[in-house]
Amino acid sequence: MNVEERYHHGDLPNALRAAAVEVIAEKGVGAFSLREVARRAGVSHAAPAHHFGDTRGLLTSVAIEGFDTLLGAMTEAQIGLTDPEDRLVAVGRAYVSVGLEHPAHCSVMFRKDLVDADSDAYQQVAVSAFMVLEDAISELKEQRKADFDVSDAANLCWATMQGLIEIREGIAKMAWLRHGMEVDPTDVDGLVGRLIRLMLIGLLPR
Amino acid sequence: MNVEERYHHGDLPNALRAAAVEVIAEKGVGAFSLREVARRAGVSHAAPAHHFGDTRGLLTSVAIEGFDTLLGAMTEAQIGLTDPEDRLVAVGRAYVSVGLEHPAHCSVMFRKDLVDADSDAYQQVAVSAFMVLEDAISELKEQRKADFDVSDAANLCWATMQGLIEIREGIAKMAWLRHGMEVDPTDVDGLVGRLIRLMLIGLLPR
DNA sequence: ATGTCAAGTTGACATCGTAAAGATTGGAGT
DNA sequence: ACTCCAATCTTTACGATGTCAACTTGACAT
Repeated sequence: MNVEERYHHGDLPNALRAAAVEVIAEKGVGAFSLREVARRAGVSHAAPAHHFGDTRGLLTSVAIEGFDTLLGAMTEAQIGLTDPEDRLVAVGRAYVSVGLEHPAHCSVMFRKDLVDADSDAYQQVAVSAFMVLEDAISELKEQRKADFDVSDAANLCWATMQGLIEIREGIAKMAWLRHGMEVDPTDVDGLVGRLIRLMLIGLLPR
Repeated sequence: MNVEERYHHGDLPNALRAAAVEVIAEKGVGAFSLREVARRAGVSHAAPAHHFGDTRGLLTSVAIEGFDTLLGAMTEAQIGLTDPEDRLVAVGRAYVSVGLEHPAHCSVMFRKDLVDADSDAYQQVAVSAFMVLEDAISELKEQRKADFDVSDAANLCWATMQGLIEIREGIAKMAWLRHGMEVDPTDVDGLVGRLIRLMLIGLLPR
């Protein structure tokens, strides 16, 4: 019997989550609809509610998946790197890369109006991801004997990366509007690397 | 004759925009609905379409209003300040302050899925606001004879501030989850000031 | 076989955006 | 003063959406 004909789907939650990501990636989170998702998964319009409760439940699940891959990418990016500065840059690049490779997830992760950010699962994975960044910064601080507040610095980096993801197209367009020059929207590594090092070194000369 | 009974409202566009901001502020942009806005303005559910075309039109109008007050606040914040560093910090504070005092506007300004970011009016005011920041940074660079790319630095600052606004509650909550300490969510000046100076000075010791 | 429970379906309802057509008004031209 | 027009707002209507309640199907333990 074909999967699409079975009454019991087998792994509907994952199928629904995947369909949701697909829809968001194609039409944006604004055009997202539970019924559309159900249609793509080949189930009835009310099936999603059984597994996720409501729209918010499904989107929360997507957000958690996003934090999970973010956590994985940031952790993995540090492998083999010993210099704390390199590690921090790698973490930053990983963050933004995830944001750009998984825009659907990313467009939902911080949307407290769409997601249940108070749920334990959400908080747990979000904090885990944040701690990776904080650890990288903490190591940098110790090795360089710098004196800044680790929390502040982590917040600074996190906010910067998140903002970068959010206004990236805006940045490219602004550059074009102001200076008539094209910015390669795929050259994220270049931009992010420069910005992170700029943040490390500071804007003021010594 | 009472305003609410008149067939011709007199200034419906502004009334609708105000109602829209009210709704978003109360229930979030997710729960926003044209009909609700019309209800609050005391007009029929189809009235908004006449002035704004559709949902996107009304929200674009809100976003433009947001950029406008942002532009004003950033410009005004610099008055009387001569030291470029102070000016930059002031601009940054102004940005985040606007974001926190007008969360409704801010939650819409960069939402390209909800807003017509290609419209001339939008681009014009957005670029104007960005240039205020860029100018402040440019002056700082010249005075201090620093060497960094002004565009990069402006992007860095813009992204940071935007990210800060977006994940602010997240930051407070994370601090609480990780270290069990409360962060005063109203102490934005403190946080932003610290972060901007941190960005100026850099994370690495000299 | 039987009971039980999770997984999906079906049908219904209120709400939404928006398109089309009708009603109301103010004002410009004569 | 009168007409007529264009802008403003209302009414009506349609398809789509989220969610609820009642129902059916299937699997599994006893």
